[in-house]
Amino acid sequence: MKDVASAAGVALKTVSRVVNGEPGVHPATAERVRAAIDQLGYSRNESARVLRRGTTATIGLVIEDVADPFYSGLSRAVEAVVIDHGCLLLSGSSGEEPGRERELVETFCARRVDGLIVVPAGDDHTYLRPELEAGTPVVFADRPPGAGLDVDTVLADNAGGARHAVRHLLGYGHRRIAFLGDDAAIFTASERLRGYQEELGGLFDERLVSMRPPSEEAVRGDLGRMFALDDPPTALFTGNGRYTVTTLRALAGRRVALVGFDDFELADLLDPGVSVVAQDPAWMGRVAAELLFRRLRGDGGPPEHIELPVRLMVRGSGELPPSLPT
Amino acid sequence: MKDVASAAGVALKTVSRVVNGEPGVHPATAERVRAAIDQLGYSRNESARVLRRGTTATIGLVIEDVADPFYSGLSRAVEAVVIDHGCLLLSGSSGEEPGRERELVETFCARRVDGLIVVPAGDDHTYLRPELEAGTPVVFADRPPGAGLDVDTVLADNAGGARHAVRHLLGYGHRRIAFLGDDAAIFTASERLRGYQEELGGLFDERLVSMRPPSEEAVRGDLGRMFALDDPPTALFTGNGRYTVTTLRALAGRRVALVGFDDFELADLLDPGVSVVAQDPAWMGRVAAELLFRRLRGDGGPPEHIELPVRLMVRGSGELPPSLPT
DNA sequence: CAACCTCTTGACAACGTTGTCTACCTCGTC
DNA sequence: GACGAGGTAGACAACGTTGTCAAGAGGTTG
Repeated sequence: MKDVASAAGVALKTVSRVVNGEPGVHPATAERVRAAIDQLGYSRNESARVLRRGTTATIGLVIEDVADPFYSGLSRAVEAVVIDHGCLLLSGSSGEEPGRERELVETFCARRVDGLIVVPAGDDHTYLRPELEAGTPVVFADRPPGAGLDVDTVLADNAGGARHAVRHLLGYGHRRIAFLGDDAAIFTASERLRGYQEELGGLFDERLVSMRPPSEEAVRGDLGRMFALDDPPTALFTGNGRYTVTTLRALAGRRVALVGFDDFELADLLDPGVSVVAQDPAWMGRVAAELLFRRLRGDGGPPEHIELPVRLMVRGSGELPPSLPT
Repeated sequence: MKDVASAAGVALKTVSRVVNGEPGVHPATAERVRAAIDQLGYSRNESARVLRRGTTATIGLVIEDVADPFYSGLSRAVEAVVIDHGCLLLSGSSGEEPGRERELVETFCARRVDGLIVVPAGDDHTYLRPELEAGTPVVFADRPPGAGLDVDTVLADNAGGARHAVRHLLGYGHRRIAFLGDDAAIFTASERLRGYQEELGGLFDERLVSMRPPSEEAVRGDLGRMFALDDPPTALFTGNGRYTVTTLRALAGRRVALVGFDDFELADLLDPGVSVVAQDPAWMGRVAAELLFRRLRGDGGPPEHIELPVRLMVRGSGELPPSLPT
């Protein structure tokens, strides 16, 4: 900028004015400055600007894994809103590790992001308190913060969706419905289990519940044990997208009624089509990002807790009758 | 930091030394400083640090769309390498628009990223020349830069993969093999077309080629036209993952031999399993990121042009015999 | 012609760090 | 006791912007 100024024969401040489109610069002078800028290939140093102005026009996003379609969909939607507001997005994947989540959040804060959207991996977020008190808005998405922290949250209707799925299967005559899902320490998994259990009521049987990380062998083993029972399950409810796919693979073509939580590409092309309770990750991302920008514009209302509805997609697998598997 | 210094009763510089773990601070003093830091909840302002040091520890990544599994896989791998090097990742999706690609790159440069990984959308990258001359390393991934620019590039063996796919289908007796792919303006699409055409040789028939954005109606229409020919195709080669899925949907269960470019989840669970030429997006991301960091460490060798091999995954759809579709 | 106003421009400080240089203290050595 | 070495600490400038304030030129008004 200094070089531009001397090249154009003006003061630093005048260049600054031209770069920022501030009024009060003579058109001819502005033109001279622009010519110098072009000639020198100058581009403003944003770090200095940030230092001076105190706002970074950067949003931090912590998700679990960009490579998971649910989070990449959410990510894309957040990115779109962020760009619309003239900001940039710093993002990172926690890989479901609370330690990494915290590291990412702290690194983002050290870089003075204007706001944060977090899909938490851990359940202790007291470390966020200083940031919150410093006025950095934070929105939790997909999962709520740990105890003791009341901040903006955007969730899906996990329990309701699970209830809906179970009700659907019950409606087709199933009485033995198994649940296969992630570790109960994960909020969404335990919420879906809760919905499942509530809707089943007296039909609930803990031998039909498997909750663990979704490895194919583990799922195959648990399914084997369940099908070996005297009264085996006639239907399955899988607790998330990865689980649904893993389960389908473990079933190896065996036709069992199944409803999954989370939609996924090609669910309609399988035989039978896979019925699912679908969330809309892009919607969630958009809502979270817009809420964040509302806060950045100064909306100081009480923390909001938004719950997005989910939708049952009927495709065939959830409408199979309760015939006993071989 | 000033506050910390006065709270601990030391000079600014001493706090700086403690924060950065520099030697030459008495343990007792360091302890006092750390106590003050904890008490005040101080965290270093990275913008000021960047301004002073000139290096941002930030890498920019421009891809086409995070929500596309190919790019989200690549993204995840890049992120892992970047984090391993103690840096952060700024990322953005160009949405296949050259204008947005350029905007993103320029915004990243204004923020003084230490390096860039770009999946280009356009074919004119002369706007990058100032950055390159300023010493910012740039690695192109998946697609090469436009004419006149020779920089590090990591590509897949697009033409070779296409040849392999066509050879495979020819081996099963097919003589009428159609190509459905993206617009030829996209490098990967035209390379795959080239491989297809080379391998087909005299069997090439331009009536069996459809290149356009992958909308289901368009694909359905083109397929309809091809199947209505006197000598319709008995096999299809689809030019990328999205295309494969769209084509499968448009086929609506009709059994036609098919090999796709790009692997995708559930390809093995469809009936028949979908044979594909698989790239490894994570590998590509890792290679590109590692090359970038090698440059950042000062490797000043000539630009590298890396071509990653691809692999044919045999799953059933590519091994169907050339029976005439109904 | 004085007083005032507007338009354009520039000088300067400040943002929060870190690199450089210097100063002080203590210890060991001659 | 003088001297140098090594360990510890601080003063100060600089990074590249932008906000504040002031100053000069030129025009208008009474």
